[in-house]
Amino acid sequence: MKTSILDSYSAEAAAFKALGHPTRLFLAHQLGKRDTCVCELTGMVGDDISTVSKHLSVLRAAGIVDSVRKGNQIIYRLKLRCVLDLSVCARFGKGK
Amino acid sequence: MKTSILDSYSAEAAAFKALGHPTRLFLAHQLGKRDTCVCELTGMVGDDISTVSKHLSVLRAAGIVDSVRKGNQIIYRLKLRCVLDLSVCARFGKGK
DNA sequence: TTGCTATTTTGCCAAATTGCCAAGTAGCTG
DNA sequence: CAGCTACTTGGCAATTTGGCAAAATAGCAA
Repeated sequence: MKTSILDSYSAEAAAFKALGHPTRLFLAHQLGKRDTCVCELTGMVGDDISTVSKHLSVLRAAGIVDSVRKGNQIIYRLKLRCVLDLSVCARFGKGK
Repeated sequence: MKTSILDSYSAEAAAFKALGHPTRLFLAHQLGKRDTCVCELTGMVGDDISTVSKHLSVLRAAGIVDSVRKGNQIIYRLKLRCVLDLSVCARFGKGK
């Protein structure tokens, strides 16, 4: 692939890629409702906590969420709020 | 992962996943400007034509583009136009 | 300190993705 | 028909991803 394309689209593609997994998309939506600790998210998702933690770190690396420590738990927060709007297109846009 | 999450978010995640590659994101943007044949897209991307064709088929499977035959070439077209709007969020939203 | 809870990191392995090449398919032209 | 162009598909190796379990890290409380 040409370097110029890589340069122009990599960062943006990384954000889409991070949302391109059902669990991570769910996590983003859930965090859109309220800030939540990993333990609670783990309960909702049903995967091993290490797996959920890894998904969250992918979302954080993409700049979609961030986190703060509160006592002995880490509270995640949806940083890129417009992700919630994107879904409308991706979900209902098919066929249009 | 819980089946309910899989059911609710898989289709939408698949669309994001399809856009989660620099080349495919570029292709979607390019097709947003005008309908284009594979040969021309190949020239822009710089990958083997088979690679570009495969990327396009991923986009088509996700419902993002479609195609029509015109003589001996295949013209691709951006079907899910709102993809162009998504990018604004993904590109400029970082840090907000 | 020890123990407990919450989270991340590491190791491991199966599965998926990426990209090239070669082969196959489809339409045009002579 | 043969030969050409345009595109897709199959196969392969290299790389990445996804998920679990175990080990490591961090903070709280006794």
